[in-house]
Amino acid sequence: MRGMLTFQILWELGKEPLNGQQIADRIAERRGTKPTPGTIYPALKDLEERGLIQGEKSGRQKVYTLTDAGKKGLNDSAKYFHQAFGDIAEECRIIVLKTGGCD
Amino acid sequence: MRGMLTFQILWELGKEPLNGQQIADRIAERRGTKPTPGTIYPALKDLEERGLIQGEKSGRQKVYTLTDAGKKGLNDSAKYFHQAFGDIAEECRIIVLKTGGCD
DNA sequence: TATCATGTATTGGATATCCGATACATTTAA
DNA sequence: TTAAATGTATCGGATATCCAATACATGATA
Repeated sequence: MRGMLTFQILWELGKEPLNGQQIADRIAERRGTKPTPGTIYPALKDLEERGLIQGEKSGRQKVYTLTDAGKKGLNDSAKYFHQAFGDIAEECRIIVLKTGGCD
Repeated sequence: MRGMLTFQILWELGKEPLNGQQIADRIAERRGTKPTPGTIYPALKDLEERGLIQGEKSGRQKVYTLTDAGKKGLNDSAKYFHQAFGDIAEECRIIVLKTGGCD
């Protein structure tokens, strides 16, 4: 689904400033697989060009933060996520609690 | 993100048997935009070939249901969804309740 | 019966996501 | 000082997702 990678990047940056690999690590913690540089950096570049995030070079690192536009975008995305998946998430939580089947 | 369309199709079919357009309508209710036939039918075909769903022709309709393998797949996917997005969903819910910003 | 509506199915093209490989830069450790 | 580690960045190719257009089939309505 389009927009999920973007949403996840914004989400993690909504928590704290991070560099590219830290973002990838965070996503890996959730998904079980780590996005490769070929995935992360073009996406970060795109978000930067769209003005949603900004990167500050610091030695070999580039630490990214949300811009104000990025915060707004994240907020809107959060609402969309809730609308689209809120009930699914709740039911998945229950499924996990029950460690049971799905019927 | 890969797998979301598949997951959403399985999710809706986990509720009840549906035809292609009904599935698309359900997804539209969540996302605000309805997947086109070019999106839905190849995906359904793929799921059928993978043995996760089966379609029963009935006049001009083809009603799809989950196979046992499909139910297992959905169950696994639900657990994955919870792992990857459970806390995000909870926080998005709170954001919507507060109708506030994200900081 | 003809027309319209609804549903399935495919195709071509676009695009977001993704990987692996490669290159470069900076920092850290030996 | 050299080697290793870490981080950024790009590229080419693959693939899931997606759209619009087209075609066909069936059912409902006029």
